[in-house]
Amino acid sequence: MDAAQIARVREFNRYYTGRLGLLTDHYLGQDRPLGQARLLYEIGHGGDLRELRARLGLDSGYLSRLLRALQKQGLVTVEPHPGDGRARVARLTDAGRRERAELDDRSDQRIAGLLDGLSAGERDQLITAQGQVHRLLRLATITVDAVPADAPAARECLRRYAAELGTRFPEGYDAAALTPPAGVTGEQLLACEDGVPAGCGLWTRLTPGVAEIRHLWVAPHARGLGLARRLLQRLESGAARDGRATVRLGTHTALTEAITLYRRSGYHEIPGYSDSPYNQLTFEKKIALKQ
Amino acid sequence: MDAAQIARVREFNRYYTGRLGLLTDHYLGQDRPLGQARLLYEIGHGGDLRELRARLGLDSGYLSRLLRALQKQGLVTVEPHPGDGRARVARLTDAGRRERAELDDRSDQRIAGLLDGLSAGERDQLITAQGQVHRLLRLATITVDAVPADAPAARECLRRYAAELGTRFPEGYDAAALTPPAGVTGEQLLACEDGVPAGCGLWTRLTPGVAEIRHLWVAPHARGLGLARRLLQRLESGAARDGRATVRLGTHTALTEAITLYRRSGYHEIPGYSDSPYNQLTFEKKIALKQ
DNA sequence: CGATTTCTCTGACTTCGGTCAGCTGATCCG
DNA sequence: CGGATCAGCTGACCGAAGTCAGAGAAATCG
Repeated sequence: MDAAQIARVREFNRYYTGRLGLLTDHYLGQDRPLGQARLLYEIGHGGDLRELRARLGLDSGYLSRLLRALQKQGLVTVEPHPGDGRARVARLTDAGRRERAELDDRSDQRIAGLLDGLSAGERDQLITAQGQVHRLLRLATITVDAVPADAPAARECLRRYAAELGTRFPEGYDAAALTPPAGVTGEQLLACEDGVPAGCGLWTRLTPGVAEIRHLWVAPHARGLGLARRLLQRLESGAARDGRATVRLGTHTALTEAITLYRRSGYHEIPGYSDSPYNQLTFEKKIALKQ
Repeated sequence: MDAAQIARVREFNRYYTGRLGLLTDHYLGQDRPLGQARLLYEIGHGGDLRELRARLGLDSGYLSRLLRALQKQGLVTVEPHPGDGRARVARLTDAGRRERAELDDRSDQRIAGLLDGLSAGERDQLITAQGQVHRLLRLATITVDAVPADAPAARECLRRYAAELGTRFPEGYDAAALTPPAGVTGEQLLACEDGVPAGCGLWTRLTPGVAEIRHLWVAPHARGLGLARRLLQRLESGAARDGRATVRLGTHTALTEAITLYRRSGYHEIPGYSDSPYNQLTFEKKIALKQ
């Protein structure tokens, strides 16, 4: 790891923390403590107390107290949960909604005040660069790990993958095609972002020296980050460690992004090696075995 | 202002605040309160209490208490200021230096842990994009305002400008050339970043319909942000408001960045109009008068 | 059905960050 | 020299944030 890079990231973080005090106070400016303001803001979309506690990471006693404070100010009502008599639900009153809108507005104005120090072109550059940072940080925090093939999160990903194929293939998709022949699975990878499944992929042992990559999928919320490429590389290196210098995969003509990815990643088309009806196109790549 | 842009900046800020909790805590992880950790960190470079108070924005009583806490832990000593018997100076002990180095290290490791989720290419992209964001945010927070020609901050900028020219011109620079003929000054602009002077520039009335731009200068700490261009544009529009459709300026062959800026900004070389020995090159630009 | 778990609320308590007023010396200004 | 000012220290005080240990009501499990 390059120490200069670390230093630059740290410097950016420092600068940004300092600015954020000016930028995300949202919160501040209103003479309302931060905790209350955050809560007011979050109640806006979804008032289940359990959920709020999880989202904001609050102690249940503390949350209770904050709610009562907001209640006393007439910004919030707390009602019993319709389905579960133990649980309760918070809801903004009209005054609460107005207050929240005002917070929102202040925040917007602060940002607007910042942006109009810039020319239109500079603004565009800023947005673009922030988008890049955002993308790369998300990518950096996503973990990719090998998991047992029957891990619940992996099953869930495959289920969603199958559901998506079902809508994208004109002929539909039969989820039975998911299960690989027993005993051939090399590695099932699972990508998670902050504990939430973000994608999957696996490779199997096709013939000696040859691996097949299957079910490479990225969850909609994690697309556009470059995660598919990373999963693909991890699958390749896993197969390489298993002594497989050739990797094959098949895909469907409807999956244009996937095809682009494979081509860009060094795969070239080969005659069909698979009898799956969904593998309308088949690709192969030679990979270097680690010595 | 584009509402979508504001929303995107806000979203980035939100995301980044969330991450920063994980990134700049520095601080956290050590079982030391944030205030103490920040102080420990800042004492590292410069222990003058006055300065520390200003840098961290602390109340003098609070600072005193924090210092005593660190003192009790054997991390810091406080000695009288050599030059001023009222003031005092804080200094890290060996233990304090070790502690600070450890904070530093933890922070580095956190960043390293983040970065090694990325490929080398992605790391470079991240650094570049963060650099852009940093640059543009700094630029956005810099204010450019017209000030009286005798404003102390403007005088200070001109003094530093002259000092710099003195070192850059082989023949040196005579600061007497700074003062424009009385009564012709149109507008003196001063750029400030967080209240610190960051650059200056002014235009004068040369002949009817013609303005001259002089003393365009950006402080070293604010270079590379695009501030010179902004100052130049502001000067031009100020001259235009004064009914001057032609702007001239002269510069020295040693000032290559300035020459590049002028060429890029639409200035073309003209025969010398000025008898200043430092104006080895002279430029002109026609600007549109606001109706 | 009873025992256990789940969810919320309450009271007691702690720490941290921060402000304020007043004090002591040192220094500066006239 | 004497008064104003400046730097730092101290004690008193405050609210915000957060933790912890129950209590009580509802739901769930066996």
